[in-house]
Amino acid sequence: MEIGDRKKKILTAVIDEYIATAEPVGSKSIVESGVLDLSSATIRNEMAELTAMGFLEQPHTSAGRIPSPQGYRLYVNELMERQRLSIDEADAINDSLSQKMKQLDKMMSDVGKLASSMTHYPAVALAAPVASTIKRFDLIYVDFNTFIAVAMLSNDSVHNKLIHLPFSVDQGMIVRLASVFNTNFVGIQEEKITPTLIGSAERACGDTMGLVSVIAAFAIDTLGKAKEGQSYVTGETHLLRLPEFRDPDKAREVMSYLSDSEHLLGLPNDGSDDDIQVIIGPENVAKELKDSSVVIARYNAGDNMKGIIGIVGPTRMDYSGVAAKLRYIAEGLSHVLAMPEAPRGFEKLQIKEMNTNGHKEDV
Amino acid sequence: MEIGDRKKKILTAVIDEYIATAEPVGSKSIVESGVLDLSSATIRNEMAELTAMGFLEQPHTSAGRIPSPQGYRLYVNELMERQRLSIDEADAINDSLSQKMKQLDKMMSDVGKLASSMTHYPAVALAAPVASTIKRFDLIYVDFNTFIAVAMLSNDSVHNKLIHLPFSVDQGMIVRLASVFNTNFVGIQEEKITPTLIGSAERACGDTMGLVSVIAAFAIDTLGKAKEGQSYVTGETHLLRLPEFRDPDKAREVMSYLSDSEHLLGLPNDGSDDDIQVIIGPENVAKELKDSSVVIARYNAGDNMKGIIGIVGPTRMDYSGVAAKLRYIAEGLSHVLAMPEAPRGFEKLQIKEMNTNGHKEDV
DNA sequence: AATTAGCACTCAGAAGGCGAGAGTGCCAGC
DNA sequence: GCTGGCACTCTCGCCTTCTGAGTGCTAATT
Repeated sequence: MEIGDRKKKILTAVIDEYIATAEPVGSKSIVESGVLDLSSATIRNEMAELTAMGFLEQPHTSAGRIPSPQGYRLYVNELMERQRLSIDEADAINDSLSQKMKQLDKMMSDVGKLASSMTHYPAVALAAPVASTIKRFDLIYVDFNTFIAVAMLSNDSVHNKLIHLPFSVDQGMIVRLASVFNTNFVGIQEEKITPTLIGSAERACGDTMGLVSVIAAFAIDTLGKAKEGQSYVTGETHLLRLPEFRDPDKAREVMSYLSDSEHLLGLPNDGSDDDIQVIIGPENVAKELKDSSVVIARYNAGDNMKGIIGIVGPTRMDYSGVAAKLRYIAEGLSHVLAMPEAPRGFEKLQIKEMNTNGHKEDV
Repeated sequence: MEIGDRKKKILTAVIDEYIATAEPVGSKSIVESGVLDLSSATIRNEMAELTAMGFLEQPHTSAGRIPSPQGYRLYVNELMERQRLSIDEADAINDSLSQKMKQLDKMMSDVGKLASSMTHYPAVALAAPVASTIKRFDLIYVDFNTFIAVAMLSNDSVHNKLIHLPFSVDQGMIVRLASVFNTNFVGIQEEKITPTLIGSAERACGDTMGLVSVIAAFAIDTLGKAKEGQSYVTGETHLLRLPEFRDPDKAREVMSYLSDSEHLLGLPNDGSDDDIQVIIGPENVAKELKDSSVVIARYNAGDNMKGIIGIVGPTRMDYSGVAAKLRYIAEGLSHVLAMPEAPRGFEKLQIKEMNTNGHKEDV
């Protein structure tokens, strides 16, 4: 079924209007918007056809039209303009991004906050799970019965744990342990750390007191943590401002769904990598989001990490504005995080920061 | 103004009923509840007096009574029974607590989840800010231009950072740096790390490339992070289930307030240490919580850390049940976290965990 | 053939009126 | 001092009515 040029214009006008007002749009307001120089009767005829074709819906006979999911889909795919950000908006994002991006988790929630406050919709920040291995092990002797275990993972993140023992160990043992771990536990997957492996490591360094077990537990824990994706949700309260979520039960349904990270981590790991992805209403797999839309942007968070930032809102969403903002944020992030020359990125920032504090530094 | 025994019974009955139903309580339902063998007329007279005294309120002339904040206050202070948890509830809490309490931040959000799911109200988990100093420094040489900085704080938490340089350093320099930091930067407060100190440290180890600055920045960052309190909010959506938050604007007001951690960290740092604290409606400093109540429990999260766990709900809250649950959780936590013999606690758990996984271990 | 003006029709939502019911306050009697 | 009784008040739910926005269709116009 072909859809003519004029119909497209009308559809666009209806959607723009509906996004702005949340009220069904009548033929008259289209005329008044002035995009087409036609009488309301003609518009009515066209709208009737658009309804028949499934792009518009009618809440009841004597009301205006609202866009159907299919209508939104067409809008998102073809009709909507690629919005540019205002200078203020771009500045706001740049400011936030250039600020200290301390640690990954902190950063993720900050990015979520940024996205949510820019769009006025709830934002979801996800870190895609990554299967890592341990790259190197270090044990720092602190005390006769205390040491620090440090593990650096294949994605160059570093984790540590203070280990406190109910008995004493000598420094030699610590060194031996470290070397055994560096030979036996480096480069293997979490599942490969088996009791058998632990047993042989124990024999290798003469450990009879379970030290190997303790450190292995740390390793498993660390790897497990790296593997499980993380998610942050911010700005849920924006939902309550929207007329479509005036009903607390509806709001609660969506908000509960969002606050359970289990759900979120499952969903959106496929999809084209570089551009914005829009999921409209019933296109969502989760029934809780059947009346909501999701806009997703992806970015590379350096070293094997993929980040996802998503916005959740009603199907009547300012797709074009949200997409523009997300795109800008995601691009900015990829840029900041994965600088080509110094892939670990973070330190570069740090040094810069010190620079502005007035200490000398040549980078 | 003295308040008689009978009045107290009536007040208690009104509050209990109101907590259960959220509807104004009439004299008849008090009679039917059977706590007093009096006619409704007598109850009516008493209720009129309670109203005059300010313990009850009347939404309108021909409605029943609802408790005033003052009424709740009396109820919480004197009247309500110390509820015991059911075995199931206690078990549920015990189970959750005995599970892996990985890291502090993870733990905090877990505790919040626990409290929220037990009480069906939103929960706030706070870690009181602690001023720390650095206890020891270690630098691990990784690569010609990469090393890991490890700092152990006075509260025995360990932090690390991978530092990647745009130039190369030799291992001797790393060792020198570590020793300088261990002499000059240990035991001092964040504010004391001044450009002057950094300058002298640079001279002490012959650093002309800003290495000291980079590491000092890490130190400042770490100390800063330890100093800033953390907060997690969970289960906000429970609010939407309550009749007093059917109005999305009310719900949004409270939820927005909660989701801004700035607010939370300010409030509840005083107060008696060991028992439950209840803040009723207008007793709240924050105007956003004027119609809500907060129940707070404190616990010791080991090593200088104080934890706070709070529940936010309508003034019509199941104070007794919530208090009982929070008390149990807080006591359990203090217990688990601050074991007298091995104050660092976590490892003990870890070892146990390994044990149950079938590895030998004598603790 | 496409567009438009005109008109009858539909239907949600606001406004108003009514009755039921829950609860009160007070009084007179026990 | 307590209680039964009674008149009074006020909210809430229900029904009806009314209004107006918007439609679909037809006949006239370009």
